[in-house]
Amino acid sequence: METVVENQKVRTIKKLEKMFGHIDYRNPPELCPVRDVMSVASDQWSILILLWLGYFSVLRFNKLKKYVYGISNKVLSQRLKVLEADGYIERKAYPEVPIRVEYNLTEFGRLYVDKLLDLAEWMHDNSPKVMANRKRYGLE
Amino acid sequence: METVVENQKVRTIKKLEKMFGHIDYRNPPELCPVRDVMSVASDQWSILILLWLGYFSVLRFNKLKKYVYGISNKVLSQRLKVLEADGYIERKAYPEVPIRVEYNLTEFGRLYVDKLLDLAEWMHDNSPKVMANRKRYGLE
DNA sequence: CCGCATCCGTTCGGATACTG
DNA sequence: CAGTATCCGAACGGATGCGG
Repeated sequence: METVVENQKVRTIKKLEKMFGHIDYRNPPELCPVRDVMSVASDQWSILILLWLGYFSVLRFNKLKKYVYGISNKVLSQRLKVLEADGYIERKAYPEVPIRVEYNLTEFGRLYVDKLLDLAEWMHDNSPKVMANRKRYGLE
Repeated sequence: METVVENQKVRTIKKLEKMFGHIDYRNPPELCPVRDVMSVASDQWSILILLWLGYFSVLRFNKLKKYVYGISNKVLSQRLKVLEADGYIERKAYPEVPIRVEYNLTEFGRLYVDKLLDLAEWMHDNSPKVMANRKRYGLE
């Protein structure tokens, strides 16, 4: 049992070394692409957008706005643009009247959602624990 | 090969259903703990703090400030406080002169870093692709 | 229907100076 | 050393109205 935990630790360190070996901490953030990429991909709203697209495959602007509860026009369209630029989603506009626009994940986006989902699932399962921690901390 | 992709999709949908089954999208964000927990745990600075703590096990305030390049006093101490409250890290103060304070991951935090690392590793591996997407998008 | 433009309050976060 | 306090500019984000 102890060795399982130890092995886990070693694997963790290995991965971190792989990453940190490529990330000189003295580099300014502009020179560290991972930070940049991560800041888009781990944005709160973006995560919700991607998850809902993962669920429905195809969604139109106003449907997205409905599901990603609380998002504003401005933020939604801005995030969609960035997510499209980074290659996670695809935008298709049909020149009808009124115009119809559909969004869906790219293959790359689907891969990312898959990763993201592991994390989201973990958070979902553990959010009660975190809320409890928070409460206890507040009382001390 | 097709079936592998299909199976993948099915598993993704299953997970999303599990989550979305518990998250009524009409709920305001205040009533959705996952969003709240996620916003702390997926914060840019918090992620960097947690990863470095995963690597070094124990770090003092100023060491953290050095490794989490570019972070300010204010933001660092604020994030540390929140991460402690949520149960990811532990703070130990030794009443020496000058005072010494050490931070380390809790067991819970280590579990989270493990999840986080999968995501970070993926981003690290794929950041060149994202940067390329971005560039191409800019040219169109 | 999709989304941009504008306005404007709020929050975030960096820099600096200071204390136990 | 490990923060806190303060100031201030910058960025974020919500609401609304308009245009294609």
